Amino acid sequence: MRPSLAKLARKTSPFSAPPPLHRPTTWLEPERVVEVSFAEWTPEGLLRAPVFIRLRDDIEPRSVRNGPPAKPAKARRDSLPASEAGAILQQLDNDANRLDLTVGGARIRLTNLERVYWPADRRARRAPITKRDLIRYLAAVARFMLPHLKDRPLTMIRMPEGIDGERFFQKHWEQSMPDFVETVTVFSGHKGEKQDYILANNLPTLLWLGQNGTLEFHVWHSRAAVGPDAASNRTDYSSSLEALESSVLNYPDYLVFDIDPYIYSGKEAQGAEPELNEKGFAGARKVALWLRTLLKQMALEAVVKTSGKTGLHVFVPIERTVTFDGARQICEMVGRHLMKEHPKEITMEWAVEKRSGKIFIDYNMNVRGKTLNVAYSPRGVPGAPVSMPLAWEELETAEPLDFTIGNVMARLEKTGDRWHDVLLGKHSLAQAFGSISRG
DNA sequence: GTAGCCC
DNA sequence: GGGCTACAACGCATG
DNA sequence: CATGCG
Ligand SMILES: [Mn+2]
Ligand SMILES: [Mn+2]
Repeated sequence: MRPSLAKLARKTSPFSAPPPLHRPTTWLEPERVVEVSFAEWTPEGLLRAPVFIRLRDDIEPRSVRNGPPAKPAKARRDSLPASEAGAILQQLDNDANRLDLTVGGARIRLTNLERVYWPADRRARRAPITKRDLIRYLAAVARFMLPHLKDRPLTMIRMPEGIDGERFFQKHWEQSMPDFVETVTVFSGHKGEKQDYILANNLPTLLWLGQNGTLEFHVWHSRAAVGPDAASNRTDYSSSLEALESSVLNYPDYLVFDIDPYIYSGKEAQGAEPELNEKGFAGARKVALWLRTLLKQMALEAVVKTSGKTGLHVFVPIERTVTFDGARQICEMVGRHLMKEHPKEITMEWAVEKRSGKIFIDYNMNVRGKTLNVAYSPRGVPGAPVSMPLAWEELETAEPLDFTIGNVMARLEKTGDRWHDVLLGKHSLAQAFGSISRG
Protein backbone atom coordinates (compact mmCIF):
# COMPACT_ATOMS: atom_id res chain seq x y z
CA MET A 1 0.00 0.00 0.00
CA ARG A 2 1.25 3.45 -0.91
CA PRO A 3 1.46 6.11 1.80
CA SER A 4 -1.34 8.69 1.70
CA LEU A 5 -0.41 12.03 0.21
CA ALA A 6 -0.78 13.90 3.51
CA LYS A 7 1.81 11.63 5.10
CA LEU A 8 4.32 12.65 2.49
CA ALA A 9 4.38 16.34 3.40
CA ARG A 10 7.79 17.83 4.12
CA LYS A 11 9.03 21.30 4.91
CA THR A 12 11.77 21.59 2.37
CA SER A 13 11.92 21.13 -1.37
CA PRO A 14 13.07 17.68 -2.45
CA PHE A 15 14.61 19.21 -5.56
CA SER A 16 18.33 19.84 -5.56
CA ALA A 17 17.72 23.09 -7.46
CA PRO A 18 14.35 24.37 -6.24
CA PRO A 19 12.17 25.92 -8.96
CA PRO A 20 11.08 29.57 -8.62
CA LEU A 21 7.86 29.86 -6.57
CA HIS A 22 4.92 32.17 -7.21
CA ARG A 23 2.67 31.11 -4.32
CA PRO A 24 2.82 29.20 -1.02
CA THR A 25 3.82 25.64 -1.72
CA THR A 26 3.44 22.30 0.07
CA TRP A 27 6.30 19.97 -0.73
CA LEU A 28 5.93 16.18 -0.76
CA GLU A 29 8.41 13.34 -0.60
CA PRO A 30 8.92 12.19 -4.19
CA GLU A 31 7.22 8.85 -3.58
CA ARG A 32 4.08 8.91 -5.71
CA VAL A 33 3.51 9.75 -9.34
CA VAL A 34 0.72 11.92 -10.72
CA GLU A 35 -0.37 12.61 -14.28
CA VAL A 36 -0.96 16.23 -15.27
CA SER A 37 -1.94 18.04 -18.43
CA PHE A 38 -0.03 21.22 -19.23
CA ALA A 39 0.38 23.86 -21.91
CA GLU A 40 4.06 23.44 -22.73
CA TRP A 41 7.57 23.14 -21.35
CA THR A 42 8.96 26.51 -20.36
CA PRO A 43 12.45 27.39 -21.57
CA GLU A 44 13.64 26.59 -18.02
CA GLY A 45 12.28 23.07 -18.33
CA LEU A 46 9.27 23.67 -16.05
CA LEU A 47 5.59 22.88 -16.67
CA ARG A 48 3.42 25.77 -17.92
CA ALA A 49 -0.12 25.74 -16.42
CA PRO A 50 -0.17 22.14 -15.11
CA VAL A 51 -3.53 20.57 -14.07
CA PHE A 52 -3.89 17.41 -12.00
CA ILE A 53 -5.44 14.46 -13.89
CA ARG A 54 -4.96 11.34 -11.78
CA LEU A 55 -2.63 9.38 -9.51
CA ARG A 56 -0.40 6.96 -11.36
CA ASP A 57 0.63 4.36 -8.77
CA ASP A 58 1.43 2.04 -11.65
CA ILE A 59 4.56 4.07 -12.33
CA GLU A 60 7.75 3.67 -10.32
CA PRO A 61 8.72 7.12 -8.93
CA ARG A 62 12.40 6.54 -9.60
CA SER A 63 11.69 6.08 -13.29
CA VAL A 64 10.23 9.58 -13.64
CA ARG A 65 12.48 12.21 -15.22
CA ASN A 66 12.25 15.93 -14.57
CA GLY A 67 11.95 18.16 -17.59
CA PRO A 68 11.25 17.69 -21.29
CA PRO A 69 12.30 14.42 -22.90
CA ALA A 70 15.81 14.49 -24.29
CA LYS A 71 16.16 15.68 -27.87
CA PRO A 72 16.76 12.79 -30.28
CA ALA A 73 20.37 12.29 -29.39
CA LYS A 74 23.19 14.00 -31.11
CA ALA A 75 25.97 11.46 -31.26
CA ARG A 76 27.42 11.22 -27.77
CA ARG A 77 30.92 12.52 -27.48
CA ASP A 78 33.19 11.05 -24.85
CA SER A 79 34.86 14.32 -24.09
CA LEU A 80 33.38 17.71 -23.46
CA PRO A 81 34.10 20.83 -25.43
CA ALA A 82 36.44 23.06 -23.45
CA SER A 83 33.87 25.85 -23.78
CA GLU A 84 31.43 24.08 -21.48
CA ALA A 85 33.99 24.28 -18.69
CA GLY A 86 34.67 27.90 -19.63
CA ALA A 87 31.07 28.85 -18.88
CA ILE A 88 31.37 27.27 -15.43
CA LEU A 89 34.67 28.97 -14.65
CA GLN A 90 33.16 32.29 -15.62
CA GLN A 91 30.27 31.85 -13.18
CA LEU A 92 32.69 30.86 -10.42
CA ASP A 93 34.91 33.85 -11.08
CA ASN A 94 33.68 36.10 -8.24
CA ASP A 95 33.83 36.07 -4.45
CA ALA A 96 30.28 35.03 -3.60
CA ASN A 97 30.15 32.38 -0.90
CA ARG A 98 27.16 30.72 -2.51
CA LEU A 99 25.70 30.74 -5.99
CA ASP A 100 23.34 28.86 -8.28
CA LEU A 101 25.40 27.42 -11.07
CA THR A 102 23.88 26.81 -14.48
CA VAL A 103 25.33 23.79 -16.27
CA GLY A 104 23.68 23.17 -19.59
CA GLY A 105 20.02 22.92 -18.62
CA ALA A 106 20.72 22.02 -15.00
CA ARG A 107 21.10 24.19 -11.92
CA ILE A 108 23.33 23.33 -8.99
CA ARG A 109 23.25 25.27 -5.75
CA LEU A 110 26.80 25.82 -4.55
CA THR A 111 27.45 26.77 -0.93
CA ASN A 112 30.44 27.60 1.29
CA LEU A 113 32.64 28.32 -1.69
CA GLU A 114 35.05 30.26 0.54
CA ARG A 115 35.56 27.35 2.92
CA VAL A 116 39.18 26.27 3.11
CA TYR A 117 39.45 22.62 2.07
CA TRP A 118 43.25 22.35 2.01
CA PRO A 119 44.69 24.73 4.65
CA ALA A 120 47.68 26.96 4.00
CA ASP A 121 51.09 25.72 5.04
CA ARG A 122 53.72 28.43 5.45
CA ARG A 123 56.64 26.05 5.79
CA ALA A 124 55.75 24.33 2.53
CA ARG A 125 54.85 27.74 1.03
CA ARG A 126 51.35 26.62 0.23
CA ALA A 127 48.37 28.96 -0.11
CA PRO A 128 44.98 27.83 1.19
CA ILE A 129 42.82 25.95 -1.34
CA THR A 130 39.09 26.53 -1.08
CA LYS A 131 36.01 24.63 -2.08
CA ARG A 132 35.71 27.10 -4.97
CA ASP A 133 39.17 26.04 -6.13
CA LEU A 134 38.11 22.39 -5.98
CA ILE A 135 34.99 22.99 -8.07
CA ARG A 136 36.99 25.11 -10.51
CA TYR A 137 39.46 22.27 -10.87
CA LEU A 138 36.71 19.70 -11.41
CA ALA A 139 35.10 21.84 -14.11
CA ALA A 140 38.40 22.30 -15.92
CA VAL A 141 39.64 18.72 -15.61
CA ALA A 142 36.26 17.15 -16.42
CA ARG A 143 37.02 16.59 -20.06
CA PHE A 144 40.03 14.48 -19.11
CA MET A 145 38.61 12.86 -15.99
CA LEU A 146 35.05 11.95 -17.01
CA PRO A 147 36.10 9.33 -19.56
CA HIS A 148 37.87 7.46 -16.75
CA LEU A 149 34.83 7.70 -14.45
CA LYS A 150 32.27 6.69 -17.06
CA ASP A 151 29.98 3.82 -16.08
CA ARG A 152 32.12 2.82 -13.10
CA PRO A 153 30.35 2.50 -9.73
CA LEU A 154 31.69 5.29 -7.56
CA THR A 155 32.78 5.47 -3.93
CA MET A 156 32.93 9.02 -2.66
CA ILE A 157 35.48 10.04 -0.05
CA ARG A 158 33.84 13.06 1.49
CA MET A 159 35.38 15.78 3.65
CA PRO A 160 32.72 18.48 3.76
CA GLU A 161 34.73 20.46 6.32
CA GLY A 162 38.01 20.10 4.48
CA ILE A 163 40.92 17.71 4.95
CA ASP A 164 41.29 18.49 8.66
CA GLY A 165 37.63 17.72 9.36
CA GLU A 166 35.83 14.42 9.59
CA ARG A 167 36.13 12.18 6.54
CA PHE A 168 33.92 9.30 5.48
CA PHE A 169 33.35 6.84 2.66
CA GLN A 170 30.03 6.88 0.94
CA LYS A 171 28.97 4.27 -1.59
CA HIS A 172 25.25 4.93 -1.72
CA TRP A 173 23.20 8.09 -1.84
CA GLU A 174 19.96 7.68 0.07
CA GLN A 175 18.81 11.29 -0.22
CA SER A 176 17.14 12.87 -3.21
CA MET A 177 19.41 13.40 -6.18
CA PRO A 178 19.32 15.74 -9.15
CA ASP A 179 17.97 14.22 -12.36
CA PHE A 180 21.28 14.39 -14.15
CA VAL A 181 22.89 11.91 -11.76
CA GLU A 182 22.98 8.41 -13.24
CA THR A 183 22.98 5.38 -10.97
CA VAL A 184 23.27 1.63 -11.23
CA THR A 185 21.60 -0.89 -8.93
CA VAL A 186 23.88 -3.64 -7.70
CA PHE A 187 23.14 -6.76 -5.66
CA SER A 188 24.58 -6.52 -2.19
CA GLY A 189 23.21 -9.26 0.06
CA HIS A 190 23.18 -6.61 2.77
CA LYS A 191 20.59 -4.10 3.89
CA GLY A 192 17.77 -5.39 1.72
CA GLU A 193 19.67 -7.05 -1.09
CA LYS A 194 20.32 -4.24 -3.56
CA GLN A 195 21.99 -0.84 -3.47
CA ASP A 196 22.35 2.06 -5.88
CA TYR A 197 25.77 3.35 -6.85
CA ILE A 198 26.37 6.72 -8.45
CA LEU A 199 27.96 6.81 -11.90
CA ALA A 200 29.81 10.10 -12.41
CA ASN A 201 28.95 10.16 -16.09
CA ASN A 202 28.59 13.86 -16.79
CA LEU A 203 29.85 17.30 -15.86
CA PRO A 204 26.96 18.39 -13.62
CA THR A 205 27.33 15.20 -11.58
CA LEU A 206 31.02 15.87 -11.07
CA LEU A 207 30.32 19.44 -9.91
CA TRP A 208 27.46 18.32 -7.70
CA LEU A 209 29.78 15.82 -6.04
CA GLY A 210 32.21 18.67 -5.43
CA GLN A 211 29.42 20.69 -3.83
CA ASN A 212 28.82 17.70 -1.55
CA GLY A 213 32.39 17.73 -0.32
CA THR A 214 33.66 14.77 -2.34
CA LEU A 215 37.43 15.24 -2.47
CA GLU A 216 38.37 11.79 -3.71
CA PHE A 217 36.65 9.78 -6.43
CA HIS A 218 37.26 6.03 -6.17
CA VAL A 219 35.92 3.71 -8.88
CA TRP A 220 35.47 0.04 -9.73
CA HIS A 221 37.68 -1.63 -12.32
CA SER A 222 34.70 -2.75 -14.37
CA ARG A 223 32.01 -0.83 -16.22
CA ALA A 224 28.24 -1.05 -16.17
CA ALA A 225 28.15 -0.92 -19.95
CA VAL A 226 28.29 -3.70 -22.51
CA GLY A 227 30.58 -3.66 -25.51
CA PRO A 228 32.01 -5.86 -28.24
CA ASP A 229 35.08 -6.70 -26.13
CA ALA A 230 33.07 -8.09 -23.21
CA ALA A 231 32.50 -11.80 -22.69
CA SER A 232 29.18 -11.01 -21.00
CA ASN A 233 26.45 -8.78 -22.34
CA ARG A 234 24.27 -9.12 -19.23
CA THR A 235 23.19 -5.99 -17.43
CA ASP A 236 21.20 -7.55 -14.61
CA TYR A 237 23.43 -6.52 -11.71
CA SER A 238 20.85 -6.65 -8.97
CA SER A 239 18.47 -9.59 -8.96
CA SER A 240 20.87 -12.04 -7.35
CA LEU A 241 24.52 -12.70 -6.64
CA GLU A 242 24.55 -15.11 -9.57
CA ALA A 243 23.17 -12.44 -11.89
CA LEU A 244 25.86 -9.99 -10.79
CA GLU A 245 28.58 -12.61 -11.19
CA SER A 246 27.58 -13.37 -14.74
CA SER A 247 27.07 -9.70 -15.66
CA VAL A 248 29.52 -7.44 -17.45
CA LEU A 249 30.36 -5.84 -14.06
CA ASN A 250 32.22 -9.03 -13.18
CA TYR A 251 34.65 -8.52 -16.09
CA PRO A 252 37.35 -5.90 -15.37
CA ASP A 253 38.68 -3.84 -18.25
CA TYR A 254 42.15 -3.57 -16.78
CA LEU A 255 44.55 -5.53 -14.61
CA VAL A 256 45.53 -3.59 -11.48
CA PHE A 257 48.86 -3.52 -9.68
CA ASP A 258 48.67 -1.28 -6.64
CA ILE A 259 52.26 -0.41 -5.70
CA ASP A 260 52.66 0.78 -2.11
CA PRO A 261 56.04 1.57 -0.54
CA TYR A 262 56.40 0.27 3.01
CA ILE A 263 59.60 2.19 3.55
CA TYR A 264 59.00 4.34 6.61
CA SER A 265 60.18 7.91 6.95
CA GLY A 266 60.62 7.40 10.68
CA LYS A 267 58.19 10.19 11.53
CA GLU A 268 55.09 7.99 11.53
CA ALA A 269 52.99 7.50 14.64
CA GLN A 270 53.02 3.99 16.13
CA GLY A 271 51.12 1.69 13.77
CA ALA A 272 50.50 4.39 11.15
CA GLU A 273 51.06 3.70 7.47
CA PRO A 274 54.26 5.01 5.90
CA GLU A 275 54.33 8.68 4.99
CA LEU A 276 55.44 9.93 1.61
CA ASN A 277 59.22 9.93 1.43
CA GLU A 278 61.79 10.06 -1.32
CA LYS A 279 63.30 6.66 -0.71
CA GLY A 280 59.92 4.97 -0.70
CA PHE A 281 58.75 6.61 -3.88
CA ALA A 282 62.07 5.90 -5.60
CA GLY A 283 61.50 2.24 -4.74
CA ALA A 284 57.96 2.30 -6.11
CA ARG A 285 59.24 3.88 -9.29
CA LYS A 286 61.88 1.18 -9.72
CA VAL A 287 59.38 -1.63 -9.13
CA ALA A 288 56.89 -0.11 -11.57
CA LEU A 289 59.55 0.06 -14.28
CA TRP A 290 60.57 -3.58 -13.67
CA LEU A 291 56.93 -4.54 -13.82
CA ARG A 292 56.49 -2.70 -17.08
CA THR A 293 59.41 -4.60 -18.62
CA LEU A 294 58.09 -7.96 -17.48
CA LEU A 295 54.61 -7.22 -18.80
CA LYS A 296 56.10 -6.11 -22.10
CA GLN A 297 57.80 -9.49 -22.40
CA MET A 298 54.31 -10.95 -22.11
CA ALA A 299 53.08 -8.70 -24.93
CA LEU A 300 51.15 -6.58 -22.42
CA GLU A 301 51.44 -2.80 -22.52
CA ALA A 302 51.06 -1.20 -19.09
CA VAL A 303 50.30 2.38 -18.10
CA VAL A 304 51.22 4.18 -14.88
CA LYS A 305 49.92 6.99 -12.71
CA THR A 306 50.74 8.36 -9.31
CA SER A 307 48.11 7.46 -6.74
CA GLY A 308 48.43 10.98 -5.34
CA LYS A 309 49.57 9.68 -1.96
CA THR A 310 52.71 7.58 -1.61
CA GLY A 311 52.70 5.05 -4.44
CA LEU A 312 51.81 4.17 -7.99
CA HIS A 313 49.06 2.44 -9.94
CA VAL A 314 50.06 0.27 -12.88
CA PHE A 315 47.16 -0.79 -15.11
CA VAL A 316 47.05 -3.09 -18.11
CA PRO A 317 44.00 -2.33 -20.24
CA ILE A 318 42.43 -5.58 -21.38
CA GLU A 319 39.51 -6.87 -23.35
CA ARG A 320 36.85 -7.98 -20.92
CA THR A 321 37.33 -11.71 -21.39
CA VAL A 322 38.31 -12.80 -17.88
CA THR A 323 36.48 -12.37 -14.59
CA PHE A 324 38.01 -10.64 -11.60
CA ASP A 325 39.11 -14.07 -10.35
CA GLY A 326 41.03 -14.64 -13.57
CA ALA A 327 42.54 -11.17 -13.52
CA ARG A 328 43.65 -11.62 -9.92
CA GLN A 329 45.34 -14.92 -10.69
CA ILE A 330 47.25 -13.37 -13.56
CA CYS A 331 48.40 -10.46 -11.40
CA GLU A 332 49.44 -12.76 -8.58
CA MET A 333 51.50 -14.84 -11.00
CA VAL A 334 53.15 -11.80 -12.53
CA GLY A 335 53.79 -10.29 -9.11
CA ARG A 336 55.36 -13.45 -7.69
CA HIS A 337 57.54 -13.80 -10.75
CA LEU A 338 58.83 -10.25 -10.30
CA MET A 339 59.29 -10.78 -6.57
CA LYS A 340 61.47 -13.81 -7.28
CA GLU A 341 63.72 -11.63 -9.43
CA HIS A 342 63.89 -8.86 -6.81
CA PRO A 343 63.29 -10.46 -3.42
CA LYS A 344 65.12 -7.71 -1.51
CA GLU A 345 62.94 -4.96 -2.90
CA ILE A 346 59.48 -6.45 -3.38
CA THR A 347 57.03 -7.96 -0.90
CA MET A 348 53.60 -9.48 -1.38
CA GLU A 349 53.15 -10.25 2.32
CA TRP A 350 49.73 -9.89 3.78
CA ALA A 351 50.89 -9.07 7.31
CA VAL A 352 51.79 -5.39 7.37
CA GLU A 353 54.81 -5.78 9.67
CA LYS A 354 56.43 -8.20 7.23
CA ARG A 355 56.32 -5.61 4.45
CA SER A 356 58.62 -3.24 6.27
CA GLY A 357 61.48 -1.85 4.18
CA LYS A 358 60.07 -3.13 0.89
CA ILE A 359 57.65 -2.21 -1.85
CA PHE A 360 54.29 -3.96 -1.54
CA ILE A 361 52.66 -5.16 -4.75
CA ASP A 362 48.95 -5.53 -4.04
CA TYR A 363 47.38 -7.81 -6.65
CA ASN A 364 44.36 -8.30 -4.44
CA MET A 365 42.76 -5.12 -5.77
CA ASN A 366 41.51 -7.24 -8.69
CA VAL A 367 38.23 -8.03 -6.97
CA ARG A 368 34.71 -6.94 -7.89
CA GLY A 369 33.71 -3.96 -5.77
CA LYS A 370 37.25 -2.89 -4.90
CA THR A 371 38.11 0.66 -5.86
CA LEU A 372 41.08 2.95 -6.42
CA ASN A 373 41.33 6.70 -6.66
CA VAL A 374 40.56 7.46 -10.32
CA ALA A 375 42.93 9.28 -12.70
CA TYR A 376 42.91 13.06 -12.07
CA SER A 377 41.08 12.71 -8.75
CA PRO A 378 42.46 14.91 -5.98
CA ARG A 379 43.55 13.45 -2.64
CA GLY A 380 42.49 14.73 0.73
CA VAL A 381 46.06 15.26 1.96
CA PRO A 382 48.15 18.44 2.35
CA GLY A 383 49.09 20.07 -0.93
CA ALA A 384 46.05 18.80 -2.86
CA PRO A 385 47.95 16.31 -5.03
CA VAL A 386 46.07 14.44 -7.77
CA SER A 387 46.44 10.99 -9.21
CA MET A 388 48.50 11.77 -12.31
CA PRO A 389 48.82 9.61 -15.42
CA LEU A 390 52.38 9.72 -16.73
CA ALA A 391 54.37 8.64 -19.74
CA TRP A 392 56.91 6.05 -18.60
CA GLU A 393 59.82 8.40 -19.36
CA GLU A 394 58.20 11.04 -17.16
CA LEU A 395 58.05 8.64 -14.25
CA GLU A 396 61.84 8.64 -13.89
CA THR A 397 61.85 12.13 -12.41
CA ALA A 398 58.27 12.56 -11.18
CA GLU A 399 57.27 13.05 -7.54
CA PRO A 400 53.69 12.75 -6.24
CA LEU A 401 53.56 16.35 -5.02
CA ASP A 402 54.58 17.65 -8.44
CA PHE A 403 50.97 17.30 -9.53
CA THR A 404 48.35 19.31 -7.67
CA ILE A 405 44.95 20.75 -8.39
CA GLY A 406 46.73 24.07 -8.84
CA ASN A 407 49.05 23.02 -11.65
CA VAL A 408 47.86 19.95 -13.55
CA MET A 409 45.57 21.87 -15.91
CA ALA A 410 48.49 23.80 -17.35
CA ARG A 411 50.27 20.52 -17.95
CA LEU A 412 47.22 18.81 -19.44
CA GLU A 413 46.68 21.58 -21.95
CA LYS A 414 50.16 20.79 -23.28
CA THR A 415 50.32 17.01 -23.03
CA GLY A 416 46.71 15.84 -23.19
CA ASP A 417 45.58 12.73 -21.33
CA ARG A 418 48.53 10.35 -21.00
CA TRP A 419 45.99 7.60 -20.42
CA HIS A 420 43.88 8.31 -23.47
CA ASP A 421 44.71 4.91 -24.95
CA VAL A 422 43.56 3.08 -21.84
CA LEU A 423 40.05 3.81 -23.01
CA LEU A 424 40.67 2.52 -26.52
CA GLY A 425 43.32 -0.11 -27.18
CA LYS A 426 42.59 -3.05 -24.94
CA HIS A 427 44.92 -6.01 -24.99
CA SER A 428 43.95 -9.55 -25.65
CA LEU A 429 45.10 -11.80 -22.83
CA ALA A 430 45.40 -14.80 -25.12
CA GLN A 431 48.91 -13.75 -26.16
CA ALA A 432 50.00 -13.28 -22.57
CA PHE A 433 48.90 -16.79 -21.66
CA GLY A 434 50.77 -18.04 -24.69
CA SER A 435 54.00 -16.41 -23.61
CA ILE A 436 53.70 -17.81 -20.09
CA SER A 437 53.13 -21.37 -21.24
CA ARG A 438 56.12 -21.05 -23.57
CA GLY A 439 58.16 -20.34 -20.46
C1' DG B 1 26.66 18.56 3.60
C1' DT B 2 22.41 16.98 4.97
C1' DA B 3 18.79 14.28 7.00
C1' DG B 4 16.84 11.98 10.89
C1' DC B 5 16.36 11.34 15.74
C1' DC B 6 15.83 12.86 20.41
C1' DC B 7 15.31 16.14 23.86
C1' DG C 1 15.31 24.58 17.34
C1' DG C 2 19.90 22.46 18.71
C1' DG C 3 22.96 18.69 19.33
C1' DC C 4 24.30 14.34 17.96
C1' DT C 5 24.96 10.79 14.63
C1' DA C 6 25.41 8.38 10.21
C1' DC C 7 27.11 8.45 5.76
C1' DA C 8 31.59 1.17 3.40
C1' DA C 9 31.25 -3.59 4.52
C1' DC C 10 33.31 -7.71 1.46
C1' DG C 11 36.01 -11.26 -0.05
C1' DC C 12 40.15 -12.94 0.07
C1' DA C 13 44.74 -14.49 2.46
C1' DT C 14 46.56 -16.39 6.15
C1' DG C 15 47.44 -18.90 10.65
C1' DC D 1 37.44 -21.48 11.72
C1' DA D 2 38.69 -16.40 13.10
C1' DT D 3 40.92 -12.45 12.00
C1' DG D 4 43.52 -8.82 9.32
C1' DC D 5 43.81 -6.51 5.18
C1' DG D 6 42.65 -2.86 1.46
MN1 LIG E 1 47.07 -0.24 -1.38
MN1 LIG F 1 48.14 2.33 -3.32
